[in-house]
Amino acid sequence: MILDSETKAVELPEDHGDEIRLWLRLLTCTTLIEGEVRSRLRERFDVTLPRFDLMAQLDKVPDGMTLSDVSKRMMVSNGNVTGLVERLVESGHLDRRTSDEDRRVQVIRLTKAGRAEFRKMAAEHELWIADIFGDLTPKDVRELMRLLAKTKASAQKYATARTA
Amino acid sequence: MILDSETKAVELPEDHGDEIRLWLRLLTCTTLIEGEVRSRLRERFDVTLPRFDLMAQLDKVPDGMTLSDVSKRMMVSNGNVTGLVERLVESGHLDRRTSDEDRRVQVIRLTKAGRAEFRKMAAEHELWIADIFGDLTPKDVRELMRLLAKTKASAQKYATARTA
DNA sequence: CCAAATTACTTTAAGTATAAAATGATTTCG
DNA sequence: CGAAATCATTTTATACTTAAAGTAATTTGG
Repeated sequence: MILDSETKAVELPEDHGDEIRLWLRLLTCTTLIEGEVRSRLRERFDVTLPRFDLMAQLDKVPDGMTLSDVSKRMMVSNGNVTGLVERLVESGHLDRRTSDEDRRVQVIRLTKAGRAEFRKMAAEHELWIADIFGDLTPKDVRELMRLLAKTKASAQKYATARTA
Repeated sequence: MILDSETKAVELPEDHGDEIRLWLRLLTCTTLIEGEVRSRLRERFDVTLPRFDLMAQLDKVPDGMTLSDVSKRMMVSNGNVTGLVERLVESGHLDRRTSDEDRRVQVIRLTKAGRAEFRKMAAEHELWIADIFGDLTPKDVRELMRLLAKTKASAQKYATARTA
């Protein structure tokens, strides 16, 4: 405890340089990898990363998802999903229909062609990622997974502490 | 080595699930934190993250930087910086002038008001980040720094292997 | 020196992204 | 039951972002 000249408790401004540097490094890594994946997807398949990401979400489920589900999973705004889906329906990758039970809900899923296209892209994508992380040992990967899980939990706690 | 029915060497598709999961977790962490910082900046200072980031670059140097420097450091396209700078000059945060030695070059720097404004934001920003990473021990932070440095190096090697 | 290459930046077109307001459908609860 | 609240999505306005093409200034190599 530190006391100032008037003998009242004061907060010393703590140094958070390490956390800032950690955040910047985390951001740098993500930006770097994202940019790499982005240009590869464009070069090889003429597809954008957001479209690939959206298709990846849908590939995980056979019977489609609602727009809200996609929005939550991708952590992007609702309006964003609306536009993305529009273009992917237009290009024949997605199929969209209004739910029978609840007419507010739009269910989207990959078309046959869309799924085939995505699988092809995903297979290559997997190799790129493996190469990008190529210098990490299996132990490094495990450690990173653990520490990022802890980071995610910490950040989520912080985020919900505000909302709630 | 694995041989197929015609006794030719074939590549078994290796499993890169761990790397994919690592990448997705990295992305999730970044998106989560970025979103948090973004909404705080908007709420508290009515400023966008890209503007804050650009000002952060400029705060580090007293005599300004060229647009190209900013573009490289922020890892965004040239055209992107052009637009951002336009708006920040317009709002009085930035000062811009053509270099005397090389008339292609635009040097930008924070105005007095811009720097003061940024310092205020940066001080709070530092606290948010510290809180967001609050559950990590100092050892966790060190380990993450180390592993992310390794990740960054690995990704950079991969990226330049293509460009070169 | 001067044409060709490079560099710094801007512009364009298309797409991605957010926040906030609006719309329409479904639930809830008094 | 029916008004109010909630929910899913769309729309709007604005801003950010990229890739690629364009412009203008500087460097380079023959």
